[in-house]
Amino acid sequence: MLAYSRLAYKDHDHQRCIISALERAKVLCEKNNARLTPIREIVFKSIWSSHRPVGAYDIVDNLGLNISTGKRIKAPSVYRAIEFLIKLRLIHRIASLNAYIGRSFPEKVHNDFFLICRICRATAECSTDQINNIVLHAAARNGFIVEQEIVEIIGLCPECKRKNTS
Amino acid sequence: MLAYSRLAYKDHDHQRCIISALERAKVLCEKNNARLTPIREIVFKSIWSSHRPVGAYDIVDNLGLNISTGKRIKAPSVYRAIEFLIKLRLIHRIASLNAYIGRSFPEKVHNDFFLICRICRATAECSTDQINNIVLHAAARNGFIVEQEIVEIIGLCPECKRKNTS
DNA sequence: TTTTTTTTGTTACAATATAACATAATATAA
DNA sequence: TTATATTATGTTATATTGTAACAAAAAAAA
Repeated sequence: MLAYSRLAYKDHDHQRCIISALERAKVLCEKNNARLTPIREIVFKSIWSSHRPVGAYDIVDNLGLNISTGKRIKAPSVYRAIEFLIKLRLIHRIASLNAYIGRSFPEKVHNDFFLICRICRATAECSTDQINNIVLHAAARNGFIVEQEIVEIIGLCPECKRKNTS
Repeated sequence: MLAYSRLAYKDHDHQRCIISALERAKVLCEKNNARLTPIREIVFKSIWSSHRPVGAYDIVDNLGLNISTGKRIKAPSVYRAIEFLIKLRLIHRIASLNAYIGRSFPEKVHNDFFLICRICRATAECSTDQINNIVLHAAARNGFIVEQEIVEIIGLCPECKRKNTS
């Protein structure tokens, strides 16, 4: 079975994506006794501002000033928030881009992969256990214990394909 | 069908790995009218010095001095050699580690994945088109054109597993 | 040879990420 | 509630990875 976050490549009301992601985040934090502090929340929203992976320093730049202190939020604070969100599986690090993207299926465990457009960077998340099965099979043959799967597919999204062939 | 570079986790005569990798590299360069210059060759050998991914600056440090000029080979030269070797598919970049590893199946096209030990970094290359098929299927449904597949599996190799359970 | 192309040298710097320590805020125990 | 412990954030400095830009050298092609 394959699930998709299809919206990535389509026009849609992205506010709804953000709102529902934030809702899921709050529930998940509650469940894990984790605190979604103001900084963590704005970092999360900043990452969810599009369906494209966002760099840590883009977040630093976008974040502006801390609401309470009025001072600029610096890299370590952003990286800490990112670490927190990754641990809760709310966001995902795209290793090939050194960037971060919101996860659509935070409940599921290491069965997702990403279709990343080389040109516009629009990224769709896919969730399947088929890849997991193959990997586990190969790993077993090697006596290898799988802990984490990084699957990033680079290519052309429908929109950029259209533009580049017309 | 699944192929493995099984040696990664086993004791073996690694000199033979290096020699045969270099042999393949020379053949492939010849075939592509590409020049395996002295720098490119030592970078290649440096990467093949183990079955672990090697960082670019590790290479810089290991390389020492240029044979002809007697001066230190610097980062840009190493990165250029890396770029050359990747283009020829002789080595592979492990995105999650910012490191590079020799490829065992340079002829095959984007159907390989890596089992990387979290502790000792020993890395086995696996070659299969099964993952490719799943990815292509998911991509097709999304109207996405696949160009490159990054599949990195992190976990525990047999040796480190043994050490950590005894 | 002369010209063109490819490769390497060199300097400087951009981009990404973290260490280390201080302070503040929150939760827990007394 | 107050004291203590834990967690989160601020701040400075720096480590790590990767590239831009231009000069020089080497190799290939004309």
